[in-house]
Amino acid sequence: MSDYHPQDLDRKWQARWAESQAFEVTEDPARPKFYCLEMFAYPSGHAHVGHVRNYIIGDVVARLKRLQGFNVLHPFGWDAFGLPAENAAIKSGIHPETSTLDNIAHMKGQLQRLGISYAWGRELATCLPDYYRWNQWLFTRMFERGLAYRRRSTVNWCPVDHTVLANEQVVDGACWRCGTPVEQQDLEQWFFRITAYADDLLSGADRLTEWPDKVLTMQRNWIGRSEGARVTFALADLPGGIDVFTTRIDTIFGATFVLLGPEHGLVQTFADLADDPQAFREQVSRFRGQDRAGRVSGAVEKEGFFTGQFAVNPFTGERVPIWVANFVLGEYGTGAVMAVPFGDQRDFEFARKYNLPIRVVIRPADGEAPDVDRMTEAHADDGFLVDSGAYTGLSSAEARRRLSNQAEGRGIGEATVQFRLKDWGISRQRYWGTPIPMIHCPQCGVVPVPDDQLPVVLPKVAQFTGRGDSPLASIPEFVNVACPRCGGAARRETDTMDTFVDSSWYFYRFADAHNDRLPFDPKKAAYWCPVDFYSGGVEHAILHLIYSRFFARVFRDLGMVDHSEPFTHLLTQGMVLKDGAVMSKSKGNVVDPDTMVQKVGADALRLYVMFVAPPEKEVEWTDSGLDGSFRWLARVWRLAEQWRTGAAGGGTEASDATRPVDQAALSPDERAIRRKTHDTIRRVTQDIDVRKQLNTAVSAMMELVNDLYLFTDKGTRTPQASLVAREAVESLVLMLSPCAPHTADELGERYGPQGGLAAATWPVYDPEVARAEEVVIPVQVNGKLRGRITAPPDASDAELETLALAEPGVRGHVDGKTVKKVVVAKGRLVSIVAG
RNA sequence: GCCGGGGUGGCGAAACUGGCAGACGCACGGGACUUAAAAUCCCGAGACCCGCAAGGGUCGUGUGGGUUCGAUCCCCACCCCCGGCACCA
Repeated sequence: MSDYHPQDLDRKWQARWAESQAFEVTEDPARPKFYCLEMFAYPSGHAHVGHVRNYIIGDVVARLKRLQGFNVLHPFGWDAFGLPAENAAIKSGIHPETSTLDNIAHMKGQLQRLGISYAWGRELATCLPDYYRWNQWLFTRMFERGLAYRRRSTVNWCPVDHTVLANEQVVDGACWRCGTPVEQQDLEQWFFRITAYADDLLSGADRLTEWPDKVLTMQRNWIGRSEGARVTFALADLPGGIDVFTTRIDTIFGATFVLLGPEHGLVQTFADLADDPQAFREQVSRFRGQDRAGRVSGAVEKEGFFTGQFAVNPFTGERVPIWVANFVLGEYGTGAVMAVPFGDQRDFEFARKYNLPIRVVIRPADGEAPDVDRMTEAHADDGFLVDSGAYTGLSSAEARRRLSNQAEGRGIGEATVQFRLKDWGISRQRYWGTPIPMIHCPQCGVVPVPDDQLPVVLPKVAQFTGRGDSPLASIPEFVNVACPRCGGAARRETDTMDTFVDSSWYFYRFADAHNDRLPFDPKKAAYWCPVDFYSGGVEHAILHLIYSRFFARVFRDLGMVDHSEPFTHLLTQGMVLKDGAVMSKSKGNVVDPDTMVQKVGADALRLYVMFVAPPEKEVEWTDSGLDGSFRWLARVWRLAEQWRTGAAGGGTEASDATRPVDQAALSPDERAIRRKTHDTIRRVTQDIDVRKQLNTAVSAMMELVNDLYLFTDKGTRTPQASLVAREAVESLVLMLSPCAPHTADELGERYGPQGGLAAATWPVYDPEVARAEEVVIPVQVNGKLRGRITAPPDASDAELETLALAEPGVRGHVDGKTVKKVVVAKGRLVSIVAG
């Protein structure tokens, strides 16, 4: 019997796994596949415990599935482009490629020291040309299909990072990365037409039954579908009109004014016609500046001013004033709204403030129309139309249908669907990203780089100054190029792609990581994909996870994959806190996994992270909890070693393991241990495989170990006792192996089953053995627990009732009373009502 | 404001379909072993009350109500915490 030295086991087994390439896989149509994936990592330099929690969770699932006989793909890679490396280069002068590759090497070592079972043969890094050339290839395919396009637009600009941000990357009006308030700039940008898939992405969410509701809700809100109508209000005194989007066309008879956002195209025209164009423009630019500040602070006073122009309400024929209002958003809908102060709180407040007319147009289903003068807020509910011409008396829903049809018939509008989701701006004025494979030719316009000239390799740049435009623009050898179409002098695009492009399809690349003809072979993707189990941080609920769903649809429409949803089961793991805060280098509260591994071994760290709480939950790091996990593993070790060496008695030979256990010959204690063993197999399998509750799986194993210690203490020395203990310990070792693989592999090798765990399969639960011989059933009298009875598990209701009424503790509360009712919950409880 | 998730011992948590609340662990206390300590093994432990004791009783899952033989679980109202969205017409 030897002591538990986890560090030695870590070294031994990690070397052996690497040597045997234990986790490399190829397609095998004869076996069911399982694709287990954790979100790949940004190579920041050092992984802390918060990061590795995710990899541990995924590894437990991967290892379980492998033992269950699945052909498991469990790869890892690096989200290696991005701003921090470039910003660091500006400060330190170290090239991003150097620092990134160094960081990758270090973090890979950290993961290997945790014994995560990755197929390292498929490792990828997005900053390498053999990966990002496929970004370029895909960009070209999207360009050909009109899914990638260029337009001038007002974009979110981060003045610190010197780059454009997607709407999703603007948080509270500030850059998601550095927190600087975002500015607006007009630039020519590349966009991906994700809005073409808005409905598909929304309806697909209904079928993601194994995703957390939280994530689906966030995605649905983000897509923000709303049904309504577009209606044109003609200008009263000028040619043309104003298109508005409304979800409440049923209230159009109450539209007493029109509001333009400060970004609206007509605002300039109206300014030119105004009495004081200068003052007009100053107001507008003040509003445009306010918009940003308002988002940061959350509330800006609603204000506006009259443009001097009027429009015509297409249904009432009235002249209605046109105002500019600071709360109307330029980028949503048409950038203009019809104002119905009766039904919209914002319009109501605006009308009261500027004395604009309010007209009552809806009465509630069960009451009278309100009195305008006594209204203190807008009435937003549906009801029945009043004072609405030919539509008076209709329900809101019916009126919406008829009014939309009428508008369409008259050519002044139509029913439409509006999305909050906008096209994805992907141009970045940075160096450390995928070059956009386009060439600007004065003769031919925008021309894609032909496939046979891909990749457009990112040139080495000597200097990072952090100023000006795209760093690539300052490299003449990169910029100046012959047009692929006419051969004339042309310029390369010098922007790079948003790094979220890289992460939107890397999971397909893992299916065929070394393909040099295509991003991946569709046949290989058809075998491995979609990902069966995907885990990562909830912070990617909208960005990464919606873009990936978009790309899956693009690949689907290119005929390269046969599904729409890339991730079948999603688990969003909670963060690990230290001293109540998220771990971060700047706060100085990071827990370094290497330090912990040196102290207690990889398995104790893995086990602690699993046991401390359910995976989705945030947890607070405690050193004492880690020590507890180490102590428990040592306890398991001693238990197994005792039975192996015969110290506990029995002294079974390995060959005894194959001898079947004769259930009838066992003592009650022995039968109890067998029952516990099989019940534990059931619980652990259910908890890891189905419920993904790793903490209760560990609890179940701890219970088994506690029982085995008591059993061992009783000192039974019969051959049957050894067989039963052997079965229990072997099962335990197998169940432990996803969580604590080094310890389990070592025990497996020492103890059996034959050939160690590499040849083993996940233990199977035998319901017959696990079945209790007798059950203890609580008895309630008038809802209070008054006694317990012992009965066979299949006892009839009548038998249970008789036993219950005979139980002394129960009699004390029933005697002298009338038993009015007895409820028997079979095998669970007897409830007596007496009075 | 809207949407989602929560609130259970000193602490992390469990309770799977409405059926013994607090499994498992941390911290703590007691015992065994030891010259001693550590380690290990065993035992104890929701709160309050009665009892010398064995034991018994009452209360208890954020608050108040409801449904039910029975509620941490279902329903209604409310309080608090966390996360997301937030002038989206």
